[in-house]
Amino acid sequence: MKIATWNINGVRARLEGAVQWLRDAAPDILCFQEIKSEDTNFPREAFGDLGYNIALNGQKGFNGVAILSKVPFDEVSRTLPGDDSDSHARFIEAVFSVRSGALRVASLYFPNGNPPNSDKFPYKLAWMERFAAYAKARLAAEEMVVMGGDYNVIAEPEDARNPAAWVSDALFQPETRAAYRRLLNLGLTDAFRACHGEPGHYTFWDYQAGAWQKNNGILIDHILLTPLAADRLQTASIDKRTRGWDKPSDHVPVVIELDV
DNA sequence: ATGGCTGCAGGATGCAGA
Repeated sequence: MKIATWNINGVRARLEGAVQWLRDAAPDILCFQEIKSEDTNFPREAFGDLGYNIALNGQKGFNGVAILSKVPFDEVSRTLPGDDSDSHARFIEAVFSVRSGALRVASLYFPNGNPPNSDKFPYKLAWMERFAAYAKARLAAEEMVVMGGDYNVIAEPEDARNPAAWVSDALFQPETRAAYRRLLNLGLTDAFRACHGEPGHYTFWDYQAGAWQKNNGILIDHILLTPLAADRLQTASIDKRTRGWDKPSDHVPVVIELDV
């Protein structure tokens, strides 16, 4: 089974490219982030025509996550526990029936947190801690879980072409990196890093200053796996092609194959 | 570079992104 995550940066503005990529890559399940659409504005037909079921947690103007799946949804939840006052649409998860049992897939849009001296930064760290609590519960339940998303963390210096340029950025603060390490240390596996240890792999290139042309990228989109999922990991890859297309998202898809 | 693009809401420009 092929599972992908992609921060699409506005699903309506990227519809043509998104459909083209889905036709070509044909994932069984896709996690979208930053759809920047309310549920009523989401272009359901274009994806339904490709055979996808759609589960949405949309929001007006910004944020918004979705799961597209060729497999029917057994359950869908849109709430990350821990803060009833959080109005941002950053979380959706679904449960699927697969040959080997129940598979849970979450689509995650972690807060950016910039600038670090604003209240956006503690919100980012708090969201990461809420997510760690969620992950801990799923691990304790020994579930097979795929956590795909834009984690908005530069975990290591080799995850940036030019790490010095990010030292003042929320994505590369010591507190941010520590929170991400705590998450991994709960017992999650970064699927891409499990398959590719070397530096120079990125998932985001800024629109500004020719970042793509200079390969001035960062690796911030990840698929994390619980042990039951990691045991079934076959391949992981980053599909850089989309960044060179017309009107691209600034993020590219990350894709894994699971033998489930 | 002093954020140098981009999407969105709304109907000009500000917010958000990373």
